[in-house]
Amino acid sequence: MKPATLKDIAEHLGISVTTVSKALKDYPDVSKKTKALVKELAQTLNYKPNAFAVNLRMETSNTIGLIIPEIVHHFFSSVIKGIISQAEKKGYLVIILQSNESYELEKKQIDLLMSKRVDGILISLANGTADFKHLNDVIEQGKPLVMFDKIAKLVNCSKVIIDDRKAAYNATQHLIDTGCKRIAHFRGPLLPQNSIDRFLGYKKALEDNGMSYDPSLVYIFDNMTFEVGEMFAQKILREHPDVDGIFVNTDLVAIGAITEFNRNGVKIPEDISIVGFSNWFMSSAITPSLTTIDQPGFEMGKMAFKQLFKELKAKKKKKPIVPKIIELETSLVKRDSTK
Amino acid sequence: MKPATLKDIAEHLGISVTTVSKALKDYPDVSKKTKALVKELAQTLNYKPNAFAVNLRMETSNTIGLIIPEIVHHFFSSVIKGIISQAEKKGYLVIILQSNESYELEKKQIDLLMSKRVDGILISLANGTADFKHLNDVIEQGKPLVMFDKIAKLVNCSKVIIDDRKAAYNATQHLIDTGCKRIAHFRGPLLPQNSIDRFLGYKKALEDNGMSYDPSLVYIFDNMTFEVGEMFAQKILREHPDVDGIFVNTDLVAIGAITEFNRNGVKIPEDISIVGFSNWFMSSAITPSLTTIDQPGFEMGKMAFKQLFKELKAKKKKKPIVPKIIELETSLVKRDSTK
DNA sequence: TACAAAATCGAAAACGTTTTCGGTAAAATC
DNA sequence: GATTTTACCGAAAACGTTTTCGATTTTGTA
Repeated sequence: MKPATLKDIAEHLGISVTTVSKALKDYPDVSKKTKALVKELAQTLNYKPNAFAVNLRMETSNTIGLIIPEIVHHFFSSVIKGIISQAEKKGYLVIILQSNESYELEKKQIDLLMSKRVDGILISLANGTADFKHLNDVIEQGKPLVMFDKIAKLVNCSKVIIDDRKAAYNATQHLIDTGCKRIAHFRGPLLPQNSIDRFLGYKKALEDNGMSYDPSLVYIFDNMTFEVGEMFAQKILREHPDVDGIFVNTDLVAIGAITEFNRNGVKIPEDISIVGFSNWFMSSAITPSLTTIDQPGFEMGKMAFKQLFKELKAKKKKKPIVPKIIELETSLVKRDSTK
Repeated sequence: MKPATLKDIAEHLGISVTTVSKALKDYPDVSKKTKALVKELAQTLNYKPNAFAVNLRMETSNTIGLIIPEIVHHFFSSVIKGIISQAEKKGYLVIILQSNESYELEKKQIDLLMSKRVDGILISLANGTADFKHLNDVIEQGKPLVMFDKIAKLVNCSKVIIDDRKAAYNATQHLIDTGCKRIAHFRGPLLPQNSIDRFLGYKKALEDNGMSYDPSLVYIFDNMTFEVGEMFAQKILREHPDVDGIFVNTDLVAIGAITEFNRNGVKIPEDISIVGFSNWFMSSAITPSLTTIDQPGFEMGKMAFKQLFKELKAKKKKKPIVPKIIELETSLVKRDSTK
C-alpha cells in the first residue's frame, strides 16, 4: 500500500515517467489528451509528489527555521503567529526551535537547521549571545537570514525592529509630562540590544528634561517574570520611597509591580505612576490598567517573513541579497497607571 | 562553494563513496586507518550529510507536524514548548501549523503534512471539527497520529487528555462545599469534547448534591476572550442576580468576569464565588486571585510527543501500533475567588 | 607451501523526481 | 512529392545517500 509514484502512473498508461512528470506540470510539449489521462489517473491513485525526492532534486524544501528565546510569552507567540500565517500564504513551512535564552543552544540549533538545509532562517537572539560567528557563518554560506526584535547590530543581515530608544524616550517623557519628579527604571539584562536601547531612551529623556540620572534607580533583572516585578516593587518602597514614577522594560514585570503596590496600599498613579512596554493584552485588564508602549508582535512576524521571502526569491534568481532594516511604529497607550 | 559530499571525500582520498559512507558510520568492515583518514577529512571539509538525500533514501525525515488551534494562548504555547523540548531530545524537528479553529484549514493542513511526508502528526482539534475522515486517513496510511487536549473520541488513535469531567465536577463541588446555592456555568462551544465534558461534570455535581440543573444558567461562548467574560458577567447581574457561584470553562473568561464584577462593586467571593479552569499564571496575579483547575500544559506536550515517539519506533520495527489513552492528573488550586 | 578464514573494499542498485536533448511522427509548406 | 516545420514523446543523467553482495587482499593455520 505504498503511495503512488510517477513510475506507477507511467506503467499504468504505458508511457514514460518523463511524460507523466511533464503532463502534471503542464509542459507545452505534452498533448492535451495525454495530460488529461495522466491527471485523471493521478487523481484516482491519489498521487502526491514525493517531497523528499523533490527536495533532493531541487535543492530546496520550502521550509524555514525559526529560533526564538521563549515560546510561552505573549509577544513572541504573537510573532510566531505572524510568521506562520505569512509563511503559509507563500507555501512555506516553519520549523520552530526554542533557544531558552541560551547562547550555546542557539548555536547548536543554527547548526541543526543548516544541516537540515532549511531554505532560510528567522531568529530572535538569546540574551546571552555576544559572539556572532554562528550567524555570520549562515550568511557566508549564502543562506538568507533575518533577525527580529532581539538583534545584533554587528551582523550584516536584514532586521525587523522597533525603535526601542525612541519608544522608551516617549514612555519616560510621558511620566515627566504627568508630573513625575523621580523616575526609576526596571530594565532587562545587559546584553540584548533592545534592553540597552530602552535604557538609553529612558536616560536621554531624563537628561533632555534637566533631570539628573541616578544609577541607583535602575534595577536590572535577568529573567522577566511576574515575581521579579513584585520583588522590585518592594525594593523601591524600601530603598527609594521618594520615587514617583517607574518605566518598566516589559509589561509582565510591570504588572507584578502593580500587584505588589496594590497589596501594600500604594496608590497608582497618585503615589507612583507606572509605564510598561509591549502592550500585553493583560495590561488592559489589570487594575489599574497599565499605560504602556504598543509593540506590534504579529506585524513584526509578518514583516520578518516577508523580508525573508524576498531574499529567498532573490537567491533563486541568483540576485544578490541586500540587507534591509525595517522599523515598525510603536505608540504610547495611555491608561490608568499614569495621571 | 557547494557543501562537501561523500563523493568529494572519496575522490580526495582515492577511495569509493561506499567506503566513505561506511567509515563515517563506523561499519565494522572498514579499517581503522581508513576510518581515521575519512573522519579527519570530513571534519576539515565540514562535511554534513545532505538531509534531502538521506530523507529520500531512508523514507523518513525525523520531522513531525503539529496542528494547533491557536498559538497565542498560554495553555497551548505551554504544550508546544513541552512538545518541542521533548522532540529535541530525541532528535526530531517540529513543524507547527495553526488551524485557527477552522475545520477546513485543519483538513488542508493534514493534507499538507502528509504530502510533506512528516514522520508523524500531533494534533489538537479545531472546535468545529465534527467529521474525522481526514484523521482516519492518516491512521489508515499507517502514519502515527496522537491527539491531545481537544480530541475526538471516535478516532482510534492515542490520546493525551485530562479527565475534564472529573475536574469540572470537583470545581463545582468546591463551589457547593463553600456554600454556593445557585451556580452558573460559562461554557465553551458545543462541539469540542472537553467543553462537553466540563459541562457534564458541572451538571453531575449539581445533581449529586440535590441541586436542580437550570439550563438558563449555562452561558455558551464561541471564542474564549477576556471580553466575553466581561459581557457574561453583566448578563449574570441583569438576568440572574441570585447567582452566587460560577464555574467558568477557562481562566481567561473568568478573569474577564472578575474584572467586570470588580468594576460593578460585586464582592468576590462574598457575593459571587468563581472557579476557573487551566491555572493560567495570571490567575494568581489578579485581585482577587482565582481558584482554578490546574491543567498541566507542558506535561501534556511532553507526553504527547513521548507517545508519538513510541509509535514511530514501533513503526520502524514493523510492529503494530496500539493506541493508548494517557490521562494526566489535574488538581483544584484554591485561591481567593472562593470562600 | 597450501588452504581456509578473516579483513577490507567497491560496484551497483535503489529511493523518486526534474530537465536536457535528441528522435520520430504528423502536419504544413513549396 | 519532397522538404521543412511543428507536435509529441522518451532515454538518460543527475541530485547524494545507504546497503547488499561479491571480489580481492591479507592473515592465520596446518
